[in-house]
Amino acid sequence: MIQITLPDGATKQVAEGTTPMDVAKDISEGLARNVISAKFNDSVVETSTPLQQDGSLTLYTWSNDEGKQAFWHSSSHILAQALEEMYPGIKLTIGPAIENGFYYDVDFGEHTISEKDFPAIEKKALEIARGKHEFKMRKVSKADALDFYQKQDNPYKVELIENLEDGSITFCDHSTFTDLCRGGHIPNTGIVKAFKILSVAGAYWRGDENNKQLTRVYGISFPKQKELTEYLHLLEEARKRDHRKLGKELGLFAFSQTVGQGLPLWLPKGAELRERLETFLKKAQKKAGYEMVVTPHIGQKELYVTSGHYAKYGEDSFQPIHTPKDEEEFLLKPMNCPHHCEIYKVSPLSYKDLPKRYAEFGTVYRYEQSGELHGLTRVRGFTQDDAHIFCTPDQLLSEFKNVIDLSLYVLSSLGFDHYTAQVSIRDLQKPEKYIGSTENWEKAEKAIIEAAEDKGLKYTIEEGEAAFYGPKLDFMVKDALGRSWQLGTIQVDYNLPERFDLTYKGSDNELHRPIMIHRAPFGSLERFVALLLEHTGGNFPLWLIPNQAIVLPVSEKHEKYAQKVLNSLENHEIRALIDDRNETVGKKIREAEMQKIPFMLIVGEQEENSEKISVRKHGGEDLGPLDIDSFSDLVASEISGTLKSF
RNA sequence: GCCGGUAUAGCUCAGCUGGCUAGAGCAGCUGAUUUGUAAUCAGCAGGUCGUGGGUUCGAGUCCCUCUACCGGCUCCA
Repeated sequence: MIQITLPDGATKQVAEGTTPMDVAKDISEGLARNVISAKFNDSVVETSTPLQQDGSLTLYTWSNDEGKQAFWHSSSHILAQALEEMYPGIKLTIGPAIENGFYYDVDFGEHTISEKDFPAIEKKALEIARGKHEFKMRKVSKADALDFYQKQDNPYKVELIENLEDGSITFCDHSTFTDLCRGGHIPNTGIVKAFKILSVAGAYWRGDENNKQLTRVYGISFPKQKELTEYLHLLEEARKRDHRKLGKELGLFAFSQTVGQGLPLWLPKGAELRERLETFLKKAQKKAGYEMVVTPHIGQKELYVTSGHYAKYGEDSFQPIHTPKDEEEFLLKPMNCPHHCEIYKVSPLSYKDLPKRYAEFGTVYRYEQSGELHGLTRVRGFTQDDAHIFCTPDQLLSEFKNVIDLSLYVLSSLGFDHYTAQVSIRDLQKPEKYIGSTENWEKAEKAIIEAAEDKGLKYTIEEGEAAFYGPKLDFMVKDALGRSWQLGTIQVDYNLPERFDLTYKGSDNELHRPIMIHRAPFGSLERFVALLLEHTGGNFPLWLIPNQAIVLPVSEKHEKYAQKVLNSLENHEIRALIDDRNETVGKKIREAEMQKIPFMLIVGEQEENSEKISVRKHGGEDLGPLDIDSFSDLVASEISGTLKSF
């Protein structure tokens, strides 16, 4: 007999060789029907794995993330079988589950595959699924495993097996299909009821761009058709909120092939929006003790040699600008920090002067790889809401915490309520990727974690995600559709102060090295606006939106009154415009709806006589006739609901 | 940068296997209409079919080059 401990602490005495499924059946029939995966002593096991020793067991269903992973992993086996049957001779490589679904990387050899082939693959996969084939794990010797894949002439699997220890190698069989696999499957293929191929794309073998490029087939599957339908709806909703589409529809920004790739043009409404975001942050920063500075868009190459950026990115950047003078070279600035370091050096400072907080909306240029450009989220010219804080070691923790407060203020003012922090530290295995002393790295990492703890942030630690000069804390923000975005970065840097030989006079009359904090709550205005568009679907917070209201005269006869209303709104500092085109009210409303203007103010004979406006909210809610003062109060209270002062 | 896909009017899209002067809706302009909560009606105008080359009697349609965009990979100071 062995003893099994369940998550609630309950224990069970069962015979050796009992499977997780047996345990589930023992608990309840309903649970047994839903159990699709299990974990035994911290390792994922099959529901059919015989348990041989005492241990703790967790059972997973579709509603657990772990259950979904097993479900999708198993689905990738089904996909592989379908592909192998349809395209004989293809070479399978790896096929894991991912956050939403799964993929399989395949060397298709002579075959090509495109969207047109998806329905046939889905049909085949479902056919296999309906066979209710059990997933069965078996141990194989390294020699047998190699032999199996050498016979198939599959160098990828051979390479994978060569890196595995003999005795630890397992295959998984279902139906007529066999794959190298460490396990973690659902009981049988029949549980997969809906199957969708989402896309195909290129992917390098083992993620290395020097390797052969394989074809990655993305798919997703569900235990119910209804869930697939819902998921496809979500994708559809995401498409509707695509910031590139909304940016065009709302007239915020554009790109021009002639100006250049990745160089956004801000249209009047977009520029106004940006300006409002800047004003908002400047106001908060002023209260937080920041000082605005302005620096040029270029700097001598030497500046970036000093900072270390030239060595790291010089080759892959916009190349130096030459002047009539020989050997004079300038770079478009790819970041603002070196300029701010030079500002720090303008006059000698003492510990009494610190911290210094220099802020700038600094436009920078980075030559991103062409294939990496994407709408406003990844561009070649963008404006950072940058600031650099220079402080003493004593001040580091409190300064870092102040920055966290400011970042959280920004998030809450813009309607981002779901976020976690991500602390990015160096990869200890790859010291060559980083500059600066180990001691300073340790201090910086410790300070960030301490600040996150003190602030009670929920955080994760990501190894190897740090910048090359220091660790950082980013906010991982969830948007309205549940997608995660990295936003608002705070970085601790001991290196630039060293490279620029920044000093301050301490109370001991000795020179000391300040610590630098880089921070940008928005990240960049481009990226932030993109995220805000996708989060709000274009329905920006009322304080931010370009036009808060539109006055719609019912006919030409009411234009004069409409104009009067507009003037009055202006006096109340409400941003409004008037639609006095010769169109029906229905049409004007339709277009105002599509432009996502929050309030439509209809004025006709009744309103003119009663000195009121009829208010329709975006979306259709009719607030009825109001006088301008009460409308103004309504706007003001809605704004103060989201926009608090810092 | 790499793999795959796409490019037709300001916008969204039709244009089958190559065949006469390239279509629609919206937007625009002109006129009628004076409108009450998501599209009033009529007329007009608008395109070197992304670029450059090639195949062909004939190319929006087939092939190649380049550019941009899209989906990924790699990258992200």
